[in-house]
Amino acid sequence: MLILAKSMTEVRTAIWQVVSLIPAGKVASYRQIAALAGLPQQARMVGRILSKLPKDTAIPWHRVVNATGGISNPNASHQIERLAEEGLTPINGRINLKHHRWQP
DNA sequence: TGTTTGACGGACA
DNA sequence: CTGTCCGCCAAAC
Repeated sequence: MLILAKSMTEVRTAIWQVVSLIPAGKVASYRQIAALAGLPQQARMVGRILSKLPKDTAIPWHRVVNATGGISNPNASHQIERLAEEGLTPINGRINLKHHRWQP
């Protein structure tokens, strides 16, 4: 009998660590982060955790986009600005995942 | 305690 | 392409 239950603190930490691995100039989807953090089918959890990040965090949350390459963050303009600094420019509101997706 | 919501995503019409 | 439906689950209400 496996005990899979993880505290929110552990889940949060796992997600933070995975997001921190995304290199500049690359992006990952919420689903991708969830899977790498050991939380399959729980992309929403990733979004929830990121939404609670402190404003001054060093975690590159801006490199996380939705499955279509679009920006889900309510404050999209800020995120797009950060991405632009890394050479990522959304076309028609979305990043080309075909070319910019982070592949560990 | 029951219901709704949300930085999601895939299947389907 | 748009819109609907369902699974997911902590937090807010």
